[in-house]
Amino acid sequence: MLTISRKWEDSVDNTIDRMAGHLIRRLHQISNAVFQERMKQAGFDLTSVQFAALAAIAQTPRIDQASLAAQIAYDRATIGGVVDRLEAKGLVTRTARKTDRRAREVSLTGQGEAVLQEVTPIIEALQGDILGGLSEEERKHFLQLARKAAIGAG
Amino acid sequence: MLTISRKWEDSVDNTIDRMAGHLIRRLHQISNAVFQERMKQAGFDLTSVQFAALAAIAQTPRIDQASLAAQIAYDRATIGGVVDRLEAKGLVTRTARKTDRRAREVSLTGQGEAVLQEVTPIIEALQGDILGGLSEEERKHFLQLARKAAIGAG
DNA sequence: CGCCTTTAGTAAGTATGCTTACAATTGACC
DNA sequence: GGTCAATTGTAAGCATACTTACTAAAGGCG
Repeated sequence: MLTISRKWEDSVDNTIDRMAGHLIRRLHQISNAVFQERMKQAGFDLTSVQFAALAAIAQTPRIDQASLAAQIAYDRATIGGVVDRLEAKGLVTRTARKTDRRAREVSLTGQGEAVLQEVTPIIEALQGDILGGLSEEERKHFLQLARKAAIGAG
Repeated sequence: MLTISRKWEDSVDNTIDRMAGHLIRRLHQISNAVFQERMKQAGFDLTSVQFAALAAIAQTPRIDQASLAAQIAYDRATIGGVVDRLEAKGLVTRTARKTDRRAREVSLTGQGEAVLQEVTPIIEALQGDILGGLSEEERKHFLQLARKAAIGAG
């Protein structure tokens, strides 16, 4: 088990911790760790990427993989693997689109919908823990800045 | 080539973009994309992780892999692979520690030091581009909050 | 209808990142 | 000195994430 420390004493180094990229990487690491821990606790076998995919598919039923990739900002190759695993778990199905045989439409199965329903409140609840070191006010501000930096919407 | 859009029109979805984890993942993605692009431009074959490792080794010469992993917040298995590749590129060497034959000390080679010297200013310069959507003031604030959230130092 | 460009999905390759498990050592304690 | 717990690195396995290259199919155009 990788335990992630947040104590500044562990990073006397000020060269690396000044780097935006390094800080962001650690936030990503913490984010995933929190997600995995909560999912495991709740008895689900689902990664954060798989959840994002499920949510996107629920929002746009029969979405093709390329659009799905664009929606959650992945490349086509990665999404292919993610959908593979979701399909193997019985959470989604793939069907060739009739009007375009290149495209494969992805849809939630009943089980997929059920899992998404059960898991969503857990994810909502864990959002705060990802930024555990911040106050409510700081969290809001951070998210605002992050949103602006990531997708250009302030 | 994965092109990452920052236009809010591309993310009409407000379910996913509200999620801290998702925003952080996209920032991480942007960060790595900027890093890779700049490195390639400058003719270096170095990932952000490899740079972090080089910098940490430079700061603590003859560091063992477990300490190196702790320093930059990775697990031992991952660092093993990173050091493998740095060694294959001739940037670092590994020697068994005399006082503890389990530990393997990692040191920069001359080439490793040279590369680190050349690359460091490039990385310093690209820090701002990672948060390209933010003003100078916002960047500072973001980094402050990120540092507090990630390592507990405000 | 043929030609050409574009697009969707996959395959192969590389690099993170994590977990669990294991061999080799080390150190602490009796 | 011997036993046992802890530690170092690695191996194996899984899941991202990206690139380039390929096949199949669609669409525009003469």
